[in-house]
Amino acid sequence: MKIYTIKDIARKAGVSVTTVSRVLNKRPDVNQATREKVERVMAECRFVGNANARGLKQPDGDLIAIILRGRENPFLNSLAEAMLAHTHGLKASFLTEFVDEQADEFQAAVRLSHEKRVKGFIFVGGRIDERADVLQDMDAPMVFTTISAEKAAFPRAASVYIDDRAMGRAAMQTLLDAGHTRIAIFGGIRVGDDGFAKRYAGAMDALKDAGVPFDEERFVQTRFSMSGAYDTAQAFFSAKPDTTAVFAMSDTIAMGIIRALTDMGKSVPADVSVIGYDGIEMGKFFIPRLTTIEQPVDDIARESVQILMDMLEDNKPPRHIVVDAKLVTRESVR
Amino acid sequence: MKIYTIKDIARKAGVSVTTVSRVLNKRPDVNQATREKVERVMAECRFVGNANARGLKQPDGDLIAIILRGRENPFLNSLAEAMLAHTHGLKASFLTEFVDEQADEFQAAVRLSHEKRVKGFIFVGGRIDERADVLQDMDAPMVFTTISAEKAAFPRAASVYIDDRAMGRAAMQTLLDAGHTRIAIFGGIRVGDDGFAKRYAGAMDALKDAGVPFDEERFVQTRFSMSGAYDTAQAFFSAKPDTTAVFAMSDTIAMGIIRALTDMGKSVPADVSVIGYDGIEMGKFFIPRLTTIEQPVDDIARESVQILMDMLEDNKPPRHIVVDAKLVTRESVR
DNA sequence: CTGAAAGCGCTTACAG
DNA sequence: CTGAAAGCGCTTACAG
Repeated sequence: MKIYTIKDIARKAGVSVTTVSRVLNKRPDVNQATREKVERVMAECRFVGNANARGLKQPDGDLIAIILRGRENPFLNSLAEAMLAHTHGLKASFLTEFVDEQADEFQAAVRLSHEKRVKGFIFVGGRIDERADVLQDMDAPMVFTTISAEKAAFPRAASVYIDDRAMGRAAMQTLLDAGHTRIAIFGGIRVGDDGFAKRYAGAMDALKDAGVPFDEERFVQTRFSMSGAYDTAQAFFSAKPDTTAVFAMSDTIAMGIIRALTDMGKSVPADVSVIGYDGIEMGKFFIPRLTTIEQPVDDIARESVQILMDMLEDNKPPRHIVVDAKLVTRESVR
Repeated sequence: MKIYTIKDIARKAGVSVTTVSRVLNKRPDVNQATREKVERVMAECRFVGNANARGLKQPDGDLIAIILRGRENPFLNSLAEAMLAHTHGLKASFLTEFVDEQADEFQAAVRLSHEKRVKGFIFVGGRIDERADVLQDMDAPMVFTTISAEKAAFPRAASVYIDDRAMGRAAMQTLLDAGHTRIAIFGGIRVGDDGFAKRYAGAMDALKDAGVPFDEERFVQTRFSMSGAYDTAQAFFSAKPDTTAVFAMSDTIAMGIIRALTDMGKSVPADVSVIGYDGIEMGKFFIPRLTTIEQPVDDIARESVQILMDMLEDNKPPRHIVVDAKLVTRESVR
């Protein structure tokens, strides 16, 4: 199958490449008859422009990259998908870039800004740490989602996130209200300033208010995968079998824990209650259905895209938006 | 942040752009001292080449597209991911393209072949029907995975798949061996020549051998999502409550069915047995763990990439490879 | 080992 | 409304 270029089309249609380019880009300044002739030829040849050539000259509106670490995380994936859904009709075009779990998404951003002349970035999930220093001299606007970038030193960094401290508190409060006192927390690193640290801090707030002491050995750091949580949970419950409830910092972790408990002969929620975080689809079908903190995926996605476009096209200043999450009561807590 | 071009680097290093291009492409014919100087300048400027410009001239090894329909399907996703893992060290570069559930992956292939000069295609999942006719005059090699392309009319179409008929039979046999006779089948369209039709045919083989009649009303066509299967299952079991086992043509469907049964007060596998298909990760954690037909994801991925490269680079003829699937007995069948 | 020059397929002032 | 020409950032014969 021959691959036609704009030149071939021009020759066949008896016009100049300039004219073909014009109809290709739907510019108004082309005679109707000419336009139709060119369009006919393009259709016959099934002409599709070469994206490389176009990108070389005209950076195709603006190119925006949605970057997520790990292809496996269902919550992050649903966020990216929702963003793409809010992308139609925009003059900018979007690409989604997955980087390895162990890779550096900020390095990836720097690379993309050169390699593909990406003009704006949305980071889905993750955290801002020293690695982010490479973003210092990048003048492209960026928005961080699910974490706050308010304290970040980058001039053009915006963010959209939920109040993790309040929701961490709400999750813990749910467990407390159900009468639990020997409660474990499974999650990410609890120090620092990211969402996990805040969820932890919120949980501590609730505990403190309730006058319930926290047994430090009941904080368990785990990988954010089902199998990681499964292994960790087995070890933990062998050591601390009198634990009656768990606050899991993601639904994926919650499911791994529940599976482990089930294998150890404990029933959820009859013997142990588990509350998750994120509100992924699977949580509605898992047995038991997950009680969880549901992040407003669509709101986060919409706001992120909006803010980025505002910064990119209207040169508006970065904003930091807190969206409302909510507790969803289902079956895994009693 | 200034974006440097090869020209800037050349000027700063006091050499020609040709030389910069050479060190950029790690060609051997550059004086060591020159190479080091250029590399130093590139590092200082954090130079990264413009992919568009490169792609315009040198089609970057060959570009291969892995196309999958739907971003949500965990089985297809794991296949794509496994393919990418077999991609390192190859001279070709790969991109993965997701098309909408309702979109046409073959149109997408045609578009990609022009737009990005894609030279080879791997279709993950899906089916070959009239829509595929647009591939007729494409001379790029392509491999279809999980379905056979042996009867397809395209000269350069290869395929890698499991013996769906045999495995459909094995799934049904498992249910039969457990003593079930009132068995339902949930899946895709049962006519035609694709994997679903074959699984259905295989199930019929087993039934026939066992002398167990199949009640036509127990064939249920459903969407391949948990929520689709959930709705369908609720309706079905209200109509046919005496059904004691289900062969689900995907694990996702199986989980939707099990959730529905649970909500109807039926226990799996105590009251109803369910066998799935695919062998996705979640099946190992779901409660009950899924008994299923496990597709050899890694084998399929490796063979697919291998065959495509053989066709593309050594101009070998297309092959059609059947890989071994296996029955994995877990907890959902009794 | 190195460089000048042509060209990849497109877009976009500029001139008419 | 239309076209000739320059140029985007790179690669690659070709000549030296």
